[in-house]
Amino acid sequence: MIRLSKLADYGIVIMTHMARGRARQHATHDIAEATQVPAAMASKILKTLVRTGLLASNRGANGGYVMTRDPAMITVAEVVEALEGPIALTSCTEEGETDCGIEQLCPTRTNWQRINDAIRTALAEISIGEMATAIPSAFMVEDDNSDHQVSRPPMAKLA
Amino acid sequence: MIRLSKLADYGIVIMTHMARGRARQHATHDIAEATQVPAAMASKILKTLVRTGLLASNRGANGGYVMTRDPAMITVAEVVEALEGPIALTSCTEEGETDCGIEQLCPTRTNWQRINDAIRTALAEISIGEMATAIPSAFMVEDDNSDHQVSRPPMAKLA
DNA sequence: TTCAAATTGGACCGAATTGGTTCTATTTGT
DNA sequence: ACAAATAGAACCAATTCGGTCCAATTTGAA
Repeated sequence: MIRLSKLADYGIVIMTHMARGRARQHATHDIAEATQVPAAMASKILKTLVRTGLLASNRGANGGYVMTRDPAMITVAEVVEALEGPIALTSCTEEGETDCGIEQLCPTRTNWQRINDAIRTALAEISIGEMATAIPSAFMVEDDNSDHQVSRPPMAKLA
Repeated sequence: MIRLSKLADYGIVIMTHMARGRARQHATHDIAEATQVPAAMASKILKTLVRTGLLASNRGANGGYVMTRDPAMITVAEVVEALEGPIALTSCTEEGETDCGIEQLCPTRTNWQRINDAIRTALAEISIGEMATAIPSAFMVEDDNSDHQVSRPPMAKLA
């Protein structure tokens, strides 16, 4: 059912939390507590987020993690890709998989590209900054079209 | 890495093939052969596509499967949902999961909705009909912005 | 200088999901 | 009556995933 791995899921939650927090620097422990993400898990995620450059770390006592960029400049797509690798919906678009055997009927290939692009774009259009803006009170900050938080679409289960 | 299950992957390939084929009715065997999808697998997929109403079946000798709708009227999203259930990126949006524990910091919830919507929309904007139109010769049919098949974006592996 | 608080990196494991097969029943044309 | 199809379900191996744990390193402070 096309779902994000928990890793990416948590990742976004964590980044969102860090973006919202007034404190610049956050220690793993605090983040875990605040987000309810299991500490070990949070740690793992934070580490890889550092590796991919979305976070910076200060080691040693009083250490912690800091965002390297303005949350508004970090897209959800980036976080997802940082944690689960490139967003590619189908195996046929994966690197090195040139020999899918069905080359002839594979105009589809290019269309798959379209699908991938579409999704990536969708994910790239939402920033962590936006995610961090509190919604219940409904203050959309730097957002233009304001229908999304109202519509809770049926989400069509099957047909 | 956010990927479609092989089920949905194959599903789209199969639907695309059926849309392209001049023959109205297709038998499992032929479909499997043409698409390179393992026969048993194809069979399984076809069955569920019938159950969800995207295909109709004729049983018995000379039987086979038929699309119930104009391919242009069937979206990729439908096929995906038919095969892997509702498109919901994160567990927190799944039905009945109201007790995510972190209700307070969960303005995020509504933002997840946005993400889900974005993706679903992306997938809903591409029809099987479009998928079926041959691309290599680059005849974009009912499409407006024509940069997607040209741009093979870096697909940013990690950072 | 020594200790404690942090991050780092990796190995590791159980469980769930996935991709795929197989078998039996049923339907239908010839 | 037989063969060609679909229907439906159970079943299995293997990968992936969510999660934990541990040893190493860095750094501030007593």
